[in-house]
Amino acid sequence: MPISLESPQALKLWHDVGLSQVKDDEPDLSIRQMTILLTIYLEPPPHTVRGLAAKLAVSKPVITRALDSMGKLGLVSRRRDQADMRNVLVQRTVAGALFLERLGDLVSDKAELL
Amino acid sequence: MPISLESPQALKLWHDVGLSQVKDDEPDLSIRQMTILLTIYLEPPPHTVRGLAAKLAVSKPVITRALDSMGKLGLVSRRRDQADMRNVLVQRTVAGALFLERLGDLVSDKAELL
DNA sequence: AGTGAATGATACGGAGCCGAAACAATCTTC
DNA sequence: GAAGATTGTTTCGGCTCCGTATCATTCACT
Repeated sequence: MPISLESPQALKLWHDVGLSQVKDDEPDLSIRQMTILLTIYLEPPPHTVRGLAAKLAVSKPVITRALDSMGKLGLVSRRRDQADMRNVLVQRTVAGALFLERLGDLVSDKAELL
Repeated sequence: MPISLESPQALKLWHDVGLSQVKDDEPDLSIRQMTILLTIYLEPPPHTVRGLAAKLAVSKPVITRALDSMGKLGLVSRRRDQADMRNVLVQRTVAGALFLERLGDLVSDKAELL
């Protein structure tokens, strides 16, 4: 179902959500980190470092470091693939799911207030 | 007019827009920078450093530095207030308006594809 | 004119992220 | 089993941003 969101409304939505993010003193994820996190939670597994790097068109170290920092925040975890020990499988966590749930609600609420 | 945007759709929208941003190799603005820029273009002038700092609940140096970096990108410019030479008036630019116009269109397009 | 308030910019040390290259571990192929 | 390919990590130097404190300029008020 397509959503009708005119360009000026989209900008106001972006502003309102950004303002909420900035005012919270939670640690802001970078756009790259956020996009990686959303990819992990929205697209079907398995997710590997290489696969994420290809999907976002960034280098592998970018993924590794993003997983490091988001792992420290508990938003994501890693596991070695038992079938091929070279691969790392990125796993979802409860904290990550809650984090994104709150983000979704925030955006949804701000959209309602437009 | 309120927009009905359910939470899961909001997350997909965030993902799709983020993905476009990451894949462009234009310089990504931070969330703070983006929010400052949107505030300047969406809310009525005049905009001062102090006013922006208060509105976003951040320190003044954050604003000064964001204006420095966005000024280098041509997205914003500064002018001394002739009525009170202590104040700096933040001004919009053509490049900044085009930048946000493209952002609005991007979000609007992605919303349509939901 | 002189003192204190207000505004914005700067200095400083520290955190985080980046790109490119080199690295370690594992698999594949012969 | 040895050589090469694949995967993810680490290292290196560099750049940006941050928070706090300090500074320079301008204004307001007596």
